[in-house]
Order: sequence, then C-alpha cells, then structure tokens
Amino acid sequence: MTTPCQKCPLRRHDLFTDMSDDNVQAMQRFKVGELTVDAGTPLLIEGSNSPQLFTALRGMGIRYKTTIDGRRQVVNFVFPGDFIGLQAGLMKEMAHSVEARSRMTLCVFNRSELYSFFRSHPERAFDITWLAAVEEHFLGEALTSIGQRTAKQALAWALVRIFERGSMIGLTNNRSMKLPFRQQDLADALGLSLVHTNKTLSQLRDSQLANWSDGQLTINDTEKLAAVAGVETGLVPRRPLM
Amino acid sequence: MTTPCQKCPLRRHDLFTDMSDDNVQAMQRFKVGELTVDAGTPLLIEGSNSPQLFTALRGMGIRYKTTIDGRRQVVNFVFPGDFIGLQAGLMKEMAHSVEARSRMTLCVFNRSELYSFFRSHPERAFDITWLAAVEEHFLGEALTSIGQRTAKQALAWALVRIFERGSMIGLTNNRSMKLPFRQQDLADALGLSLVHTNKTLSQLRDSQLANWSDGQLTINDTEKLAAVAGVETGLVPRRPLM
DNA sequence: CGGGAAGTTGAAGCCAGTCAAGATTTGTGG
DNA sequence: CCACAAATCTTGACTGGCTTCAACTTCCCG
Repeated sequence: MTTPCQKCPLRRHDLFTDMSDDNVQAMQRFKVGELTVDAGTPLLIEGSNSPQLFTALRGMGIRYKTTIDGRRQVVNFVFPGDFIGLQAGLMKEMAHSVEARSRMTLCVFNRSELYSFFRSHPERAFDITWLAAVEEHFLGEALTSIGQRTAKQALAWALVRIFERGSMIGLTNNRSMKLPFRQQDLADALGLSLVHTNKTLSQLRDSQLANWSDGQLTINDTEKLAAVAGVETGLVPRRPLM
Repeated sequence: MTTPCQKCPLRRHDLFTDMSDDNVQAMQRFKVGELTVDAGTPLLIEGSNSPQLFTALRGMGIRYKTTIDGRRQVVNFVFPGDFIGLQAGLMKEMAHSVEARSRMTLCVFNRSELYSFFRSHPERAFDITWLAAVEEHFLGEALTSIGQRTAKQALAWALVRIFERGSMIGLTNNRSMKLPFRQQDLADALGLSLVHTNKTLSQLRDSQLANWSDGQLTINDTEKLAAVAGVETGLVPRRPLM
C-alpha cells in the first residue's frame, strides 16, 4: 500500500517546482516501492554501490563522510523531498553515507533504469541536474560557513537554514519544529567540537535567539538570527521533486 | 579561428570519459565561440544571471563566494576541462563568482540553448548531471578538510588534489606544475589566515613534503604528502568533458 | 626609481579544542 | 514497574592551534 505519486503529499509545498501530469505518471512508473526504516538505520554506505535511489518522503536523516583517523563530517541533513543516491547512480560509488535520524519512509527507484528514464523524459533529466545544482549551491554555502564564520555565526546559519527548509515543507508549527538530530550531528556538520557546540547553543538560548532543546527547535525572530549569522533569509531555492 | 571540438586537446586525457563522434559534433554545434581573458578578469559574478556557459580550455581560475562582512571563501579552483556556469544555466543565478588567475581561454555556449540541447542529446544531459555529481563529490571532500583536518593536513590535502588534477591533464612536468594562485587564495579556500597558511607551507617545505614557491608546485612523494593529509591518492573520479 | 602587490617573519592574544566529571534522558531486562 | 546501563547533554578548567597585528622583504611594472 504505497503512496501513489499522483497523491504525493510533498508536491503541494511551495518549495517544489511544478510537475506536469505526464511527469507525475512517469515518476509513478519509475518508482518501484517504498521503504520504511527506524532511526539509526544506515541507508547508503560511503564507497558502496547501491542498486537503488531514494526520495525521502517522511522523516529526517544525515549525510556524512568519515576520515581515516575516525573523525566525521556531516555533509548535509536530509529532509522530506531530498533525493538520495545520485552519486551512486552516476559515478561508481557513493562519496558519503546516509543514515536515518528518525523513522523514515522513502520512495525507491531502480538505479539501472535511470539512464533510460533520462532518455525518455528529458524534462526530468533537466530537473535532476537542477537538483544537483541546488546541492552544489548548498555545499558552497556550508563551506563558507565552516571556513569563514565563527562558531556562533555558523550555528545561527545552520539553524536558520534548517528552520527555513522545515517551514517550506510544513514541518514547522508556529515558531517551532521537531529536530531529531543530536548536538554531535550539528557539531560534526560545522566542524566544531561537541562541547563548544553545546556552549554556543546555550548562548543562543540565553540571548533569546534560538532554543533547541528536547528535540524541538524554536526561533522567535528568524531575521534577528539571520543577522547574527550574516546571511539573508528567504533564499531557499525552489527545486524539482523527484 | 577557434579550436574545433573534433581537435579538442583536452579530450585525449585519461581524466575525461570517452565521447562519441556524434556527441563531439553536437558540442561543436552547441559551441558559439571562444573567449580569452587575462589573469584577474571576472568571468561570472555571484548573484548575476549570465547568458553564457563556459568550459575552461586553457588556464586556471578560482570560484569564490563573499560574505556580508567581506570575507571570502574560495569554493574550488578551476582547471582546464571544468564546466562553468551550470548554476546560472539552471537556477536563476550564480551562487559564486568565477575569476581567472592566469590567462584563460574558454569555450562559450549559449545558456538559452541548454534545454533544447538536453532534449536532443540525452547522453549529454546525463553527462552534465554527472559533472554536477563530481562537483558535489569534491565539495564534500573540501567540507571534510576544512571541518575536520588541521591546517597542515588541509594544506597537504589541497596540494595533493591540485597536483593529481594537474597531472591528469598534462600540466605536470616531472614532479612539478605551474600554479598561478596566491597564498591568499589557498588560505581562503581552506578557511585559514594568510599568515598561518604561509607558515604551514614553509613547514611542508622544510620537511621536504611539498614546495610551492615562485608559482611552481613541486611534490617529490605524493604518497607521503597524502599520508600527512590522511587521504588516499588515485581517486580523482573520471568525468565527462563538455 | 617609486609604489603596490605578494610573500615572510615575530609576538601576543583568543576562540575553540581537549580533558574530565557530573546530570539527565533513554533504553532494556528482570 | 523498577534497576541498571548506555547514550546524550551540561558544565568547569586548562590548553593550544590559529588569528590578528605589525613590520619588513622581495618582486614586478609603469
């Protein structure tokens, strides 16, 4: 009993660009099933060669790389609507791992059909490239945060982006949203130590800028937080939904 | 008097995946001209909406973003064979600027023809997505370097990757290659201060690991340098050439 | 020959990392 | 439903890698 693409609950959100009925049907044919996993489950492993591609339908996760000396870099957070496994679909293998941080449901596609899908649906090929460009866009911003911003600015940036992303897909409730990540995840995303992340978060809390505790993120004034981060809000690029 | 794609000097390098004669001809038709610029010339500006796409044919450059408070993050270095402007081609605008660091020659394409090009050449659409995935791969590695590695490790990583990339397109001469970048460029790429970058470089020089001076990078033992960086060599992913 | 850009070197200070221990929450088996 | 273990979050103290400041050198180009 899987969700038909025609009734996909994600498509109605503003974040996603419009899709023709024809393309919706094409996605439905491309889709081979749904997968539900518990928090903590690895979906893709760095260096592996998964036969499947996914689109996150519900739940959140993290993308991360590990270094030889055992450190971990969280490359991005996975939200509903994110496409997972493109690298494995094109190059030989994944450059990072993906792990669920909450219970997740994913739409499953066959990697082997990707090329013929491209051929028969050039608009969708265009869209998938667009998605890759959006990801590149984000990674450039992340690089700038880690490289140029202080811990406080970087944290503010991350929380603003997470909250914006959440609000665009209906995950926010008034001024709050649920966040299943650990402080260690955010620390590893920003290249900060867990201790310093913790202390900086409580600083943001004390100054009423952002309150992330008990799995709940609350931001009263996004503009104020964005000003601390030194970024502009409302710039989340619209993207296609696969 | 532009270089015909049929005689493109880049295509013979191992770095690039094979291209069918048919696709070579398609590129020739897609190509509208060549552009030669001096060192220091801006090619694309962050936030702008260029009508043109480029492929670097000769010379090197940098991609960078600037923050509100005037800091700069070098997102990547541009080498011959790199495709420039994909973001502007798909999304509304560029997320970073591109600037020549040496005299450069670029193949020029019309952005407005991109979509119809995708439609008529699905293989090339596939390839361009591949390129985006390669970039994503690289940015993930860069993120890991900046976030998790020490200054010495990060510098070693950068020099190894630059040298590997150079050697795959015939820019190395024995154990050396020309590098037109400034120390400030590398510092901004790794989120380090110029002073510390300078001192760490001379450390690498003293320990015979890498010598970058007078616009020339010399690495005697790549494996040794890679060991310092904590990365593996020979992993430069093959990529399509546009 | 003057001036600016890039590279070099030394000294001082701080932001963030590491170490360590305790508090709180979550999970699990009896 | 409780007891114990493991994971996560907090907090304090100390340390050090890197930044900043500042001055000087070298190189290049008009």
